[in-house]
Amino acid sequence: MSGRSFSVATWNVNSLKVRLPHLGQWLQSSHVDVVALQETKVTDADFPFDEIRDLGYRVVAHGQRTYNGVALLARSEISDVLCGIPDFSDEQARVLAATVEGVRIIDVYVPNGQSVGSDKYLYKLRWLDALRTYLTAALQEYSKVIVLGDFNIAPEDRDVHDVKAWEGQVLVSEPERAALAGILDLGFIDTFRQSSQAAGAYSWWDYRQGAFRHNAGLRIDLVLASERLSKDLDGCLIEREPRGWERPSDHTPVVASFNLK
DNA sequence: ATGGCTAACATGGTTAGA
Repeated sequence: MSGRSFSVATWNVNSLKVRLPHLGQWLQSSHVDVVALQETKVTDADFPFDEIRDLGYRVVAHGQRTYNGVALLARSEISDVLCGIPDFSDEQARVLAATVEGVRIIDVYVPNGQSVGSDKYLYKLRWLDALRTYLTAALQEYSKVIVLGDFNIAPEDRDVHDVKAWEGQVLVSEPERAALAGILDLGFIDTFRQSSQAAGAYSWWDYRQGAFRHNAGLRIDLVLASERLSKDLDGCLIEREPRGWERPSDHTPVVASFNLK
């Protein structure tokens, strides 16, 4: 018996003001049900709510000036909105959760970490520990949970274009990967890896030195699904096209499709 | 080769991203 189709996307837009036309063009063809944005870099007061409603989406935002900022777009009703990580004091707007069609959606913009051993790296590891605690509670409250966003961690060597160059560096270092593994161990599936074992499938390419042309990238944008939901997974696709458009984000959208039973 | 791009803030050059 066939269920209800439900598609969810993540996209680090690296400034929503600059990328609003890209978002509009992409949504016209993709028609996804839910979009989680990161690095909107816009305050809630300046957020383009009307423009996004005109694209056919309801929207909630958790933003700040200049840096960070997350938003959730959905074709249907958005409820039980929660900003940030509970019991974790953070001035940076990086997490936004809401329920759509009975699915708990948690949009995350994991800190970059700058360089291994730096203060920002230690903040990243503390932050990931707090996220793990949050997701433990979320799984107790909800069975259908999707955690998606810019994780700023390449899970495995096959998610890295040049393993020698990146080995031990931020985004690839062992403590970061262990923190991600600790989150997956709670009962989440990396939806891309459930549907593809391919190497060389990336979601981010540096702006410099023709990295996209050479496919010199990393897979750091992930859609994780709780075990209950992963049973309904149709597939996960990295949509490369928007990365090749004029004035692109350095990240490209990643879409997971479900057939909800 | 600690450069290379891009965006914000500002209006030149710094900070940050990944």
